[in-house]
Amino acid sequence: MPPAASTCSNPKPLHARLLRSGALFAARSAAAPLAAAASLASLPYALSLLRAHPSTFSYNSAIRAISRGPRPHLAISLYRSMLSHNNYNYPPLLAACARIAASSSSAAGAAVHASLFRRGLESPERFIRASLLSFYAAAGDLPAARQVFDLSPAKHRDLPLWNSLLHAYLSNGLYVQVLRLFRRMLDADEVTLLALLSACAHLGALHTGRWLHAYLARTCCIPITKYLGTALLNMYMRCGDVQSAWSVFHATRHKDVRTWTVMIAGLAVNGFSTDALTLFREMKDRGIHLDSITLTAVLSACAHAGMVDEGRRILHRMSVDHHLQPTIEHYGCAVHLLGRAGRLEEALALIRAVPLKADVALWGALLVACRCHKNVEMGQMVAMEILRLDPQHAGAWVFLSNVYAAAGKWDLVQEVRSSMKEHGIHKPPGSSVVELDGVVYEFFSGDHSHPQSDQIYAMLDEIGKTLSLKGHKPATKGVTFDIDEEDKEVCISEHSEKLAVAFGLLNTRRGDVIRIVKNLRICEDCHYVMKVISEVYDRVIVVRDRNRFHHFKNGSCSCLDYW
DNA sequence: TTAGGGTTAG
Repeated sequence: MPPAASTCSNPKPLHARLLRSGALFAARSAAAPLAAAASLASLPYALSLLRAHPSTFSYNSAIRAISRGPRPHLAISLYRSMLSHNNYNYPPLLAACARIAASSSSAAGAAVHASLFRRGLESPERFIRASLLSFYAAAGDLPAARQVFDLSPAKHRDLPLWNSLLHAYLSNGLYVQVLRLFRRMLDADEVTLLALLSACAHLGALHTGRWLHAYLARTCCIPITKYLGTALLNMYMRCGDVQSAWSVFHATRHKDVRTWTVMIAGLAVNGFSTDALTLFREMKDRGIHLDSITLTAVLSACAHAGMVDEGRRILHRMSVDHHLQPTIEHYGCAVHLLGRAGRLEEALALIRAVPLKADVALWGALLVACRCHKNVEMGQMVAMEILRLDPQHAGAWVFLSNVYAAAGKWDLVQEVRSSMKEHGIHKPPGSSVVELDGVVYEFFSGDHSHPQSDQIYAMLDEIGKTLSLKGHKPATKGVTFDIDEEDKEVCISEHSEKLAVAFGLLNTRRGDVIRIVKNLRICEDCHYVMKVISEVYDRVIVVRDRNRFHHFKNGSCSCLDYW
């Protein structure tokens, strides 16, 4: 990894130091960190420096530093400015191409691959393959990435190549495949573990995540660096195990901005917003540098807990207090914060006042708030606005359909439905996942495919009886403003998380926590039912839905019914 | 001198 060039805004003190000590002339490699720092500060300065101290290593450091910065295409220009090239230039060049491909076009990377091919390097040297594979992964072309791997002779499939493949699947959202690939690997290092932990975090696979943590503890050759510490605590947080996340946080020695940010974001999403803000204050008090993402996490903490004043203050003061301009992400959190707290007009005014182009996510946050607070009029306007920007937006279509259905305007409902069909829009089916002894069980709404299905439905009947004794009536009728909840055609009592919790009750012991990961937002009825089950069956139930965690215990939820 | 830990919203 190159030196901390990205944090060095002025390379001149380093330049002066190297000149004074004579190090710049003593070793060719001494110019490399300086070149990296200089290339981020001023390209002409970097060029003059590189011409005075030319070496592959220095050029590569500069190319890599630029590729990680805000203008990665300049890395290509720098590469072109070199008088001669060699094979060692390919990895940083391809890294730059990967960054460019992720945000705009994969043409540059494809041209590099073509040049490799022309030079007879279609089966390029070992250290180029991993970079090539990563480029295709960043470009979203997983088949091409896979081909780089498959065409490599087995003896050349080294650990970096395997790791690149893991990260290719990871960055394309194929988390289960990441864990499967690992079973075929003979070796693992820090980078492997980073990919595996991230996959577990996305899947909510706590059992596997814990196993990996134990594996790390057993394998003394992989020290728990700040990278692994951060990945570990992210995994625990995203699996709803806040206690373990705290232990890892305290045990991680060299925390950086990402470590703190993961902790703050994790606390927020698990319903511990006050702790998140306390940690944020501690971070500031300790003088730890924070960035735009940290503030996004802090604003999300405010949004999850309805801390309107605090959130508004942070948003308005961020340019003064932290020299950071609010981005669309920050405004998104603020709209969510205001809208969810019922301040719909204020949220709308904010969207209109945002100096950036309002995107679908901003309007989407407001749409969710309109649904929540049953503001039909504004909701309709917002849905139309969203559909103008993105005609494929399923949530907006479903919202309109529900509003028209509630008003009995069946001709309009029909119109919406045929428009949806025309645009090829379908809602994903609701599903819930439970992990039991390392095996993942997935349930869909109204699912009868599980071998224990009869017992599961019998259990649901039993739960239903308890609920009716408590006077509960399932919210199957009335106006529905859901945009993400599961189809109403499927009986509400057969929602996937209810099947999952029944399965959990049947197959775990008293005292075991039942952990469910759901792909959509939990609906109101399921939320209520979970609370009752946690009390009647004396169980802790942790549900991760699309937005956040719900820790159900003794009849109440950590979100305090605010979600 | 190949691979790499973090955020919102939907």
